[in-house]
Amino acid sequence: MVTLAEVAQHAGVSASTVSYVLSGKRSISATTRQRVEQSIRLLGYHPNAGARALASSRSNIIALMVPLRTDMYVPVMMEIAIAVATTARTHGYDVLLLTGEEGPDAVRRVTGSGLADAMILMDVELDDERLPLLRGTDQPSVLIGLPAETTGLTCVDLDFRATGALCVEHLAMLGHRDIAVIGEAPAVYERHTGFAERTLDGLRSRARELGVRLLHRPCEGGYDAMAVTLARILDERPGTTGFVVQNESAVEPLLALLRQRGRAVPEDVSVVAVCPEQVAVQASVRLTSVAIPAQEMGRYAVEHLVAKLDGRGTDEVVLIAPELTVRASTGPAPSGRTS
Amino acid sequence: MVTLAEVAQHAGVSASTVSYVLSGKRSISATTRQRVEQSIRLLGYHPNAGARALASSRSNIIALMVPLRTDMYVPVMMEIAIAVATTARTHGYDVLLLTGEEGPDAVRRVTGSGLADAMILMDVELDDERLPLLRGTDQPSVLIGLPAETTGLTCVDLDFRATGALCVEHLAMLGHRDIAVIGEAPAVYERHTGFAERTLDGLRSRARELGVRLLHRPCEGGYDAMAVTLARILDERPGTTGFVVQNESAVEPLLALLRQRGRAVPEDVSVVAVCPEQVAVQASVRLTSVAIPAQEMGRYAVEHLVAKLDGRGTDEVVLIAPELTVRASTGPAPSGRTS
DNA sequence: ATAGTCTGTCGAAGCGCTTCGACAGACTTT
DNA sequence: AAAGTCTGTCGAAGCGCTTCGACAGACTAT
Repeated sequence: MVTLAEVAQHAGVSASTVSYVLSGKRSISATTRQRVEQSIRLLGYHPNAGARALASSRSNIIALMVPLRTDMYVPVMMEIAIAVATTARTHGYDVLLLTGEEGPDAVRRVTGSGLADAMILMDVELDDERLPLLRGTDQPSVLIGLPAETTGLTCVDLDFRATGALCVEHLAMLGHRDIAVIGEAPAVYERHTGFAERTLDGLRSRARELGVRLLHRPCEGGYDAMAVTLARILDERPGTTGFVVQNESAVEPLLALLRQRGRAVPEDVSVVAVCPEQVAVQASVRLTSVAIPAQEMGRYAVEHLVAKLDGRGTDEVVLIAPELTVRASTGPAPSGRTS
Repeated sequence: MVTLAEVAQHAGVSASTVSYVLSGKRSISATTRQRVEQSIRLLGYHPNAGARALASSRSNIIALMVPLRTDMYVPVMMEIAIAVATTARTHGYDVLLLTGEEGPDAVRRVTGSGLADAMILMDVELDDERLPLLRGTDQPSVLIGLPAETTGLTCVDLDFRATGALCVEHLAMLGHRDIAVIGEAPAVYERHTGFAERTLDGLRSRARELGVRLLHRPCEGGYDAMAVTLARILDERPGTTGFVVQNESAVEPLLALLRQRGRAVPEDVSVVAVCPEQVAVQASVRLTSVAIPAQEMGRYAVEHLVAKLDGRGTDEVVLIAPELTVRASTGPAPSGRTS
């Protein structure tokens, strides 16, 4: 392993000079800099991460806590994770992957050990156990998702309330009067994951304002669960012509089931999904959807953290405005026959 | 930040004693150990990661390189990543998330800086640029996937050749004589990703042995691409009654399209998928499938690395035997009408 | 010319831990 | 009773880097 000292000797300067060349924290003459840089290249020098972390109390690592569950939103999680990793690298940071398994202890461990300089938390619950710890440390953090109480925290998320409103609006505008919402799995609501409840809020209040009827049913993903849920919905509200689907693993099953029942999309029934773009365009009917801006959230989270670590930036809550893209799964409500 | 020295002082022992209590590398009397452990708890001490890494030249971090592309096998990748992170924690390791973006440089950086003690590489190509670097370092590594040349490397993977053979066998046994293979996206083959080619090998050679006809067509995921691919296949081989699907994002579209053409699964047509269990059971028809043992691979990779880091363990290639689970998507070939 | 200001470089201290050799004391063995 | 062996603990060195204060030399303003 090549060390700083060896580079210094090779370049005929002192160790501190090499360090300053590397960090740019003091001015160095052009000739010296070049000599040092050449030595670094020649010797194939890489600064030792541990030593650097010890001396500077900066690890240049951002911790990313992903949910342990692989049952929901997998593509979104993955996309966020990759956006985080990629963005972090462009700022000279690496990413430590933590699973939710350790829970609050992970936060303690990371902040206590100086393993990471900052944290990004995904899958935040409304009243998350980790929040008091975050507030109690001076380590910067960003939540992807919105807890109940955000004071002293930085959060990014899609504005799910507006998303819900937007979906209802779109369907209402097309004349749909009876709308069913295929929600996330019951467990997601029990856990009080913010986004699910906020979407529902948005859906409900806009539905009330616009005078459309709304039926919300949680649904596990998969074909069988969707079949049961759909049967119940059509039983209870036979006149349903609009669907809002939040659980992406229910999308394709729903389309298949509707087809099976002879209900054409979008002629008889309209479907709006809240899902990543890719899912929307790859579905068997190109879906009118509100995209979940996974990449954008990941990138924002990292950039905010970097700013904070550089002494810039403040706590704030950023809600990304939803955008509804009209594709082939929504159309005017069939005239007359709505209940 | 609480330091070792403070713990030592609090417990009335020397710093080295505390260190030995922590590492267990020398025997410590029960009473001293207890006193130290109590002080650690009381003060909320966490060893500083950087200092530890510097002094011991061990970071207790395992690097995981995931593919940058989010276009293929997302659930599998995610499942592996989570299995890796979880398993690593049980052995006292953390996981650093690297994307393929940096390519070989990432390997250089990690080994050079001592950021991680070992690496796990996913999405290995047959002739991967990173392999020479891995061979040239003494840092342990495990590949998830199989390159062309494995000497000096440790690899885990599903035995895709056997998987291909198994799928053909199952269909042949049921009387299917004309089998179509829905492969991965063309780009995957162009990249020479090992698993795709090996599966194909297994399919072809077993098909030859059993005297069944095989038609292989690469296919991008999604409904539209699948529609085109299916049309071509049925055009060329109208008597096709068996399908093997490797691209999981083609599964649901295929089922929808077959239904649409009035071909019932499994009465008229049988479908075998190579995909994670979850996808198989959640599909609109419960799929006969060979599961991709994502968790098992992730766990194995970590455990092998830990063994190597502990001075045990050797280089070897482990191919996990495929298991075909019969579900509702395969049945006897329709009698008489096969071409 | 003198004092004052930059610029570029160096030396040394120290970050918090691990680990090696030393060694005191208790306990065997002859 | 002397020599040898363990066991448990300590002190000190050192891991490779950052950073602070010092300072020589060049330059500017008076």
